[in-house]
Amino acid sequence: MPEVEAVRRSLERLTLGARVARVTLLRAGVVRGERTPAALLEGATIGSLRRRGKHLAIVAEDGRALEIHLGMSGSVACVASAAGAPREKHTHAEWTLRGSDPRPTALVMRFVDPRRFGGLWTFPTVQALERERWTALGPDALEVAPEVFADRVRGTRRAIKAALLDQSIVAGVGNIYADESLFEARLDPRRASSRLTTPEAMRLHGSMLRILHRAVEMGGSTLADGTYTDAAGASGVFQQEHRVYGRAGQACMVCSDRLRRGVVAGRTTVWCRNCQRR
DNA sequence: ACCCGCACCTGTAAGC
DNA sequence: TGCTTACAGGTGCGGG
Repeated sequence: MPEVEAVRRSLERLTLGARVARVTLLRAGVVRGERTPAALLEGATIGSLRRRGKHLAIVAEDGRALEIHLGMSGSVACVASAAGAPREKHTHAEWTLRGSDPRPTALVMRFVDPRRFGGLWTFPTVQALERERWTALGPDALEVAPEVFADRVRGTRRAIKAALLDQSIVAGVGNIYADESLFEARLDPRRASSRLTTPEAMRLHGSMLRILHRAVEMGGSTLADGTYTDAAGASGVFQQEHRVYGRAGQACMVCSDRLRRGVVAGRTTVWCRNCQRR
């Protein structure tokens, strides 16, 4: 989610108030819902950029909405003009934007997604987007009140890591941030979520918030493959502060124990057996 | 009703 | 070099 927020902010800077002159759909399969140029915002003026959890939406001044989901490998890239940079491989859609006053130049925005786990969803109105797609999401991880978080997380008997990753419980926590939050809160990722005590649930909420806020501030995590950047091409730097993710076998930064790697909730999980007790 | 496990894709790196 | 395998930021569905 910090990566999605970085994309949201960069798009806000680059595209707010711009007019969509033309849409080119290169791979129709990435769009769910109407695939017409109009549904993909052709002719619209970009009015706001919204986010809920990991879901990003471009909302036009006339109310049309386009949701972009990045999945594992998706990205949004803006370049000064189509002539400026050739389309990179796996570019599935392209919007030619005509800027307004402060940024009058033409801009090209592209949706790129090699693995195609992400996609585009079109809606005639913001209400339709919220009703048909965002109601399935829990409250945003940055906004959920501590007591609400505690209640929702304790509503399942699955492992606490599974609860954190479940977007219908709380929206926005992915694999990196689940591991980092659980480490900071000193909780074993396999613990039954329903059995967290109130202080433990509060602690986890605090850790999740601190980790996510810090990661947002740092533009998210750009991993070793360098794939993720925001819409302006800037990398995140939060990976410098990962304390467990990607560090299996290395020493715990708190107690020096060897960090353990396993599979929890179907995902690679790294934790410290000494610091994160059952 | 709830939860697990796997399928969906492509790219990359490691192992042989 | 080149083939094979494992694994990667996330969902979404079938079936137990």
